[in-house]
Amino acid sequence: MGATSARERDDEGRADVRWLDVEQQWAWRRFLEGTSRFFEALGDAHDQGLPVTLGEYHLLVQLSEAPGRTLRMSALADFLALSRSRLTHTVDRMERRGLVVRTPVPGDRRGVNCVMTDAGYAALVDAAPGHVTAVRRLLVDALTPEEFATLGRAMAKVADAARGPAAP
Amino acid sequence: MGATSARERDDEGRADVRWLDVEQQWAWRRFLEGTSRFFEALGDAHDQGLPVTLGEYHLLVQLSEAPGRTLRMSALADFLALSRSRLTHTVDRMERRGLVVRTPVPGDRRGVNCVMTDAGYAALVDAAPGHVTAVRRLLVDALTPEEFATLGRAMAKVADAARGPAAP
DNA sequence: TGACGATAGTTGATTCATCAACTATCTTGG
DNA sequence: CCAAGATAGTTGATGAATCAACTATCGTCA
Repeated sequence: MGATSARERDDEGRADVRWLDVEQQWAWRRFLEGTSRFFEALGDAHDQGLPVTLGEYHLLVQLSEAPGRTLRMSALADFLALSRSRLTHTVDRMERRGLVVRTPVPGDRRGVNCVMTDAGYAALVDAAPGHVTAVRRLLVDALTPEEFATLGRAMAKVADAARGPAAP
Repeated sequence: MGATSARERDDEGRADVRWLDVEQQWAWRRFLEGTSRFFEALGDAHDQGLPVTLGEYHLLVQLSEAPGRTLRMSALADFLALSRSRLTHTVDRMERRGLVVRTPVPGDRRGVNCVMTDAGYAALVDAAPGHVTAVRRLLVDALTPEEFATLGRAMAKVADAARGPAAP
């Protein structure tokens, strides 16, 4: 039977659901399995000798590209698609390890800037080669250039769909 | 500068890393952002009135398709790309709520079967329409049929790459 | 047969994520 | 000016994921 499969009817109400056909279901499951295994493998690659988790790494990347290696908490949360609370906790941990520091935002006394330290930058430089190598092996080089480009375009659309719930 | 970007050199060793070019990097970041936002949004849709999490839902789907609505723990872990430990904990929680039960495996006294109860099946039937609708809105209908099909094929390759670390 | 290594699954400690509640500042309409 | 509401960020409790260590059974090869 199965859920997401055509014909899940029994007798329940909801006759109006458009179930997935066999091919759609195949693609959907590959998507699920692929993302799951990919992130697991990428995380493993990071644990291999790197002292930053995958999430911390992405945070450092964002900071490294910002002017002054500095970004407001809210901007950071936005770029990383993280909840504010989660970012607070993550930055707590990284601050304890000296990878970032918090400073007040000049104009706005509610705001907090997150600034990458030299130690943070060093950690990023340290982790980058292994990271890129893993991303290549697991994703980029596993696909044809066309497939990878389509993947990028498709996921951009998906991000939009997830961001804006409804816009008539 | 950034990590995963071309030219991350400073002076470090590791001259041999093949960095991503601008387009590759764009695609890679869209992939990251898209998956992150997609799973967050899908999880939210599940919290809207459904008493099973996304992970539990997928577990029930697998069971619903197995003969006797029964699967060994190890097979289930495999299908769902879950660690054994995580599966144990998840099944613990679901068993407490009566969605599944554990039974011994006939031939092998090490083994444990996970069996879906009627309540588990009812929960699945209950959650399915909302689930499929969300998957459609956030993924399937957000893409062209070609894009979605390519996404499926691509992620199948990615899953393979992540499963087999190296096979000459 | 019986010792050894592999396989199956669990446990509990630690780490991490999530959620609701909270403080503080900022903005805007009256 | 100032009250109401929006924004920014934190906190702490709860629940879930991870990791290493552990028990038990199985398979096999000497």
